[in-house]
Amino acid sequence: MAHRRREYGQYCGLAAAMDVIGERWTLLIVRELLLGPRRYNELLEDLPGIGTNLLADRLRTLVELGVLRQRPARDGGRAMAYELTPIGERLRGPVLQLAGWGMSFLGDPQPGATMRPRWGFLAVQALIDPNKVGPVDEDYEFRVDGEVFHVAVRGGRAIAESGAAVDPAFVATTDTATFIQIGSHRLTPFEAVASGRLNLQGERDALIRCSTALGMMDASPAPVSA
Amino acid sequence: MAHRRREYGQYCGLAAAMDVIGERWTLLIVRELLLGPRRYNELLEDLPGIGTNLLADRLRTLVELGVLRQRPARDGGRAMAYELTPIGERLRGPVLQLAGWGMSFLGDPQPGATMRPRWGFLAVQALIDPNKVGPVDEDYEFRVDGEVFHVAVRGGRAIAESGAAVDPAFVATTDTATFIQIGSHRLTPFEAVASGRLNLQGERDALIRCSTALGMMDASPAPVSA
DNA sequence: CTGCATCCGCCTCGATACTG
DNA sequence: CAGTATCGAGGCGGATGCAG
Repeated sequence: MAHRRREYGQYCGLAAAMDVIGERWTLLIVRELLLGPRRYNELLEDLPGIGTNLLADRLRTLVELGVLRQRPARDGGRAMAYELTPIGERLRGPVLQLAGWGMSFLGDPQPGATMRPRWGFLAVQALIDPNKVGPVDEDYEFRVDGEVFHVAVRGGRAIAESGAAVDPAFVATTDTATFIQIGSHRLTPFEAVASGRLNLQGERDALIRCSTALGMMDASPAPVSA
Repeated sequence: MAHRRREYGQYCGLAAAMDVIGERWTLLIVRELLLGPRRYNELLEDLPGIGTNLLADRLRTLVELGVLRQRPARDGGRAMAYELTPIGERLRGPVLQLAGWGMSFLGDPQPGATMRPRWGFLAVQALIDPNKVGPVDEDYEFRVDGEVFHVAVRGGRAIAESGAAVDPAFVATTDTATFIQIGSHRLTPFEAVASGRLNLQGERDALIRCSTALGMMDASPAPVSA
């Protein structure tokens, strides 16, 4: 059964947004769909602890509100996948900004915590500072625990895409934990290389340009103490 | 009593953010504090329906996590006010983006809905598109249901501030509902003026520059049907 | 097997009453 | 004014059932 959503009753953009995506798990569902269409059971796998009824309820509500829609899954068959509508896609900016903010609160990985390479991909998108992207045309490839994605810089704009780059200026290979720790400024790329957790192959200058675009060359803001 | 917060247990920036500001009412508290320090009872007044125990609990948690802090209230006395820490202040971007997204979902004001001029102020901040701010130096003043604030454009950057402008290029006077409806593209400034709900006084060119900066000159994206 | 719906115990929420 | 204590209602999480 669909439940009646609790609403704030305020004539305000933020309150309206929270009425739509403010419930528990909702924004994490959007996060997964920002990486492409996803089937019900895949989402269930991506979000340990959600409970099948809640996922079904959230998906139904988001479809009703026009944030998501269903379409035939790519792998053929009669299976359906959920994907973002244009309205849902417009959540990319807010979600990435929130992710960037939240990375300050990431401590060391806890034993029980789930970790996925997918989230490293999102972390890269969140870290890209459009104002710091240089006027070059080149690609940077990342291999995180077996998943591959890249950042393509074209005409001063950087876009993160899944899959390998065609002719990457460098290739960075690492694991999810190290990757996210670098993104959250808890670890410098230098330290990660020194400890053998990060492998870099390619042009040195491109590495510096990429680090700058990702905000890794600033004086590191002290991580938040929990 | 402080309650034990439910957490997602995912090593991901967004999940970490939601662990901090994902509970009900939390982001609306941040919204109020984005407009300056605020006392306990003021927040209670700003957020009808929150319940005093929840507010106390949220404030305590946010202070513990370093998002808020307490300081002596401006009006003297031994009263305390809550304000954002630098970490909390970094939520401005994400919150404004979410507010901009949520405005698409605002229908006509419902009878029971609360409306505050403060939120119109936030709507303006959310609407400013840095890429569309012209290379001029001028101020635009807004008077919404008695509250006054202005947008200051300096060197291609626009900043929204409370209070009157020194020498505004134009002054817009309206009510909260009209203001937010314009911001959510449910009403054009032209229609609002024609129906007498919006009064504009000042330079015509500045008006166009301001409308452009606030994204009012685009083809209006159709409002979302609920 | 996928894609949910149902049931149940617990915890969060919201409202009211109370205190320094 | 600034919270704390209490309690009913309901959202949440986990287990299980079930149809296509």
